[in-house]
Amino acid sequence: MTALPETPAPANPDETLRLDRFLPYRLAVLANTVSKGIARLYADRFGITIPEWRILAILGAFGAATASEIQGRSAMDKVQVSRAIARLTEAGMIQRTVDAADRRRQTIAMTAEGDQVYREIVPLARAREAALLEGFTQEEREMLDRLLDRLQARAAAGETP
Amino acid sequence: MTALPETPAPANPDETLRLDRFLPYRLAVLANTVSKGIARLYADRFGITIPEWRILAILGAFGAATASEIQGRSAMDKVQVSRAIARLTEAGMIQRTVDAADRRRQTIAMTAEGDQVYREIVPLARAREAALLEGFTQEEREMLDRLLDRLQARAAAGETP
DNA sequence: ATGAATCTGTTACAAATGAAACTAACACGA
DNA sequence: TCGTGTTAGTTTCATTTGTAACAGATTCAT
Repeated sequence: MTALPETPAPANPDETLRLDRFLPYRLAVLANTVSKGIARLYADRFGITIPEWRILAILGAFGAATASEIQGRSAMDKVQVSRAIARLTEAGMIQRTVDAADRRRQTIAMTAEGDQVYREIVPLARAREAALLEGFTQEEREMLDRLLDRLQARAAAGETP
Repeated sequence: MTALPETPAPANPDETLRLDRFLPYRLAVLANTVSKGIARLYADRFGITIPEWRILAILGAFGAATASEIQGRSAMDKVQVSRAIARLTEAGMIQRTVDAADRRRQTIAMTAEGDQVYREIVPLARAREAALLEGFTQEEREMLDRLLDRLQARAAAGETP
């Protein structure tokens, strides 16, 4: 470790910013770490991606839905949803039925195979979540819950203008 | 709103999972919301991306550094760093100097122009962070800090194996 | 020395993503 | 019943990203 040619070396904490303490950065790194782990798990065991999992999760919780309902509940845009639906259909995990009343719409429902996969994933997903929260007291979990909701609300509010 | 042809309708909360309460999902959505807003801000005003901003942030806080040091401090992989460095060099915000002692290495330092941009961005970044945390008490901020650190540690631990 | 192993950083190629254009279906007022 | 406007979902195309291969430089044990 040789001494570097001295650079401006800005030591004034008001003009500087510690990236590793910067909230947006920390959120990005955390979410990325978590997502990568989950993505690998799902890919390895079920051959699905996170957008595909999200669709199964929506269908599993709410039953059949249209693409736009899925979009609304999953924070994905319609292109992502469309592509994920295409892949899941290809994989035989969901089925599309054109809505008779409005033929632009199609109702998406899980097939028996999709339901099977869903039932296998849910416990794994829960286990992941539990592993993340291991060592957190009930109070801490509730606090985290509220803080995240508030952050989300403020982040979303900052975007609307 | 017509009644849908009834689907399995899994009401058993043990077998089901509310995606919108699922921690990994919430973290992903939150980080994404925050990052998008910031990315737009930086792109509009400075024409830089988030990876580029991260490099400026590292250089601003620590002075000159090699690519691998930046990589270590920024949670980016070496390809991301290499590309961001290339763009910043192109834009005249940083300068590379091949290390005389080890000619594989190059020391990266901000130019006056890069420093200028950095000084303009920092207050905006701080303001963003402040906006996110608006309405949070000091105790809540500290709690959030600790909870995020612990989550990050647990998420990272879950990946090493 | 010398050659295998390792390290730094870049490049090449394929896959994922995002924005905008597009198709088809519906709604609704003139 | 036409025509304009809107909506659902898909496709296209350009860009971004990730993985792996790569080139050059260094190290270090023989």
